[in-house]
Amino acid sequence: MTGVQERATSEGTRRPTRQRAAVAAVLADTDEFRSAQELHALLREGGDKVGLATVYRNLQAMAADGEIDMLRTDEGEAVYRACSTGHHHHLVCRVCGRTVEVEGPTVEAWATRVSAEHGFTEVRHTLEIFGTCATCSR
Amino acid sequence: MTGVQERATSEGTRRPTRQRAAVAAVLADTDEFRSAQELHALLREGGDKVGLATVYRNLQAMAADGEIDMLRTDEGEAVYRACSTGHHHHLVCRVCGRTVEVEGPTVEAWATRVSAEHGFTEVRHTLEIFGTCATCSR
DNA sequence: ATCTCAAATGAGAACGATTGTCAAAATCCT
DNA sequence: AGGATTTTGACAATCGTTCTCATTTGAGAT
Ligand SMILES: [Zn+2]
Ligand SMILES: [Zn+2]
Ligand SMILES: [Zn+2]
Ligand SMILES: [Zn+2]
Repeated sequence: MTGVQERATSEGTRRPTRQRAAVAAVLADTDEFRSAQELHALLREGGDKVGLATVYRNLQAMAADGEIDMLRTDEGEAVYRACSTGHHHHLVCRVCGRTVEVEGPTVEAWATRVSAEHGFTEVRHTLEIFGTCATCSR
Repeated sequence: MTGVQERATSEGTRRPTRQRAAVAAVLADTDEFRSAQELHALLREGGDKVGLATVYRNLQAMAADGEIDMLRTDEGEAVYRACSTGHHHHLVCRVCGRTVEVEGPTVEAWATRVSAEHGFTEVRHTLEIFGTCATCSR
């Protein structure tokens, strides 16, 4: 689950603010992964005044709390998205950005087994699939 | 295979240079993933004078040609390593950096199936497992 | 409502990895 | 050797992200 989500650490210690709500709201409105800067721009368009640094801070906090998912593009840029709860992975269309959340006992088991075989503990994994969705490939 | 390796595109069109050889050599000497900057530093220590930009260019070219593997750390930094050929994944110790190459028909099949089920084509995937190796966990 | 204090914010500077520029050097081909 | 083409290197420029710190805000006590 590394990189894609984190365990809910110190959760309740967070203060509700207008900015945080705005970030959560814009995330709830989009179903594609978005970068911090893109989200910041969307907020401005929507009339919400939120500092860029604040957007970064909130996204990171939310991701750390497992409220949203974060993954890195091929270029290394962090992108965020509101996701269903629980451990899962993503099937992302590299053309339009459409994302499907996928889950698989198969891979989870495989990852666990392989790690154990090599004596690794406290393992987390990242697994993302990129391709062309049906719509875009037509 | 996205992010971890790329198809061998235009290969033979590359000119052999001292710098390229030096980069390849230092990579062959290390068995852990290293960033471009680290490799550049290692080259200097070894007495090889190679420009930083050149190190970046060569690493990217080699990765694009599938000669070496590249993956991104949690912080988004690109790290490279000379790897065995063929499609595989990595089990990386987040403490000492020790890396084990793992392979699995299981995940490959799963990824293919899941992609197909959702109508995705031209799929590539990234899968890295991070944990604590036996040595470091003792 | 007022007071207090720690947490959160914002504006902008600072950072660090990566990329771009362009003239000089190396390689290839004849 | 001579000219065309690629590669290199020093350094400027990008760009995403983080840091700084003065100011604002939320939550709890009074
Ligand atoms: Zn698409
Ligand atoms: Zn998983
Ligand atoms: Zn280790
Ligand atoms: Zn694979």
